[in-house]
Amino acid sequence: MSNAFKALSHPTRREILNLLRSGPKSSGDLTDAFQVSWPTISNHLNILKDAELVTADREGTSIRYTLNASVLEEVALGLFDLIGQAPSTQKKGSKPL
Amino acid sequence: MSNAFKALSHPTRREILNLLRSGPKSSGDLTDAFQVSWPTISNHLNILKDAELVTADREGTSIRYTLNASVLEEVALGLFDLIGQAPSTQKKGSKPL
DNA sequence: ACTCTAATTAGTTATTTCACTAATTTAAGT
DNA sequence: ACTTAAATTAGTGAAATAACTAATTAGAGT
Repeated sequence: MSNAFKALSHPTRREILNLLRSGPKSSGDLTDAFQVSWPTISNHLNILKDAELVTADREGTSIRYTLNASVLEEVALGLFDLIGQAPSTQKKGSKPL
Repeated sequence: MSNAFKALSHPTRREILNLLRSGPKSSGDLTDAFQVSWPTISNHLNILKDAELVTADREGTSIRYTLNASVLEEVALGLFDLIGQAPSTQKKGSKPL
């Protein structure tokens, strides 16, 4: 879980998560969206999987990667915790120590 | 702002932010809380400052670092956006591509 | 069993990051 | 002006990260 921050620190991995919002995708599908090689994407997916930000399951000949929203939510809530206030109570002001 | 994720990716820096919740502190104060050297903490503080997660102002002979809650909040909201749902009430953005 | 396609693993290299010690800066107090 | 205290900057080395190419694995269809 603490690994999640590290996993999120790379722009490509954040973009992968963003792309997965529209549904599960294979590493091949995802590779098309970037300029980097297939193995590089595979490596990023492994890091995301280790951080439990995505899940992977075989679907016939390919592997589908699915966004794990609950872990992402945990991380976000952890950040709100860090500033000591509830998420949607106020928006931009954010004063309390 | 995208730098914020990188800044958050190191445990020491997250702990620094956590310590700043109780109020502004100097780099000397913060160094006492860790096993690493003063310059190393100073370096972490610089990274946090670049990411605008903290602000720094001179207070006499020392410099006080203060948590910047609003940027932290932005990052957290960005994560919720990534999973396409608002924290408690429905927020905005976040459509399935 | 053989082959084609999809994807991962292995191994390597360049770059970035993290921590240290030493030296320098900045401001206060005398 | 000089000294002391607080903190940063500079420079260096070790370790981690991110990318590549090449080789390997796994399953589906014939």
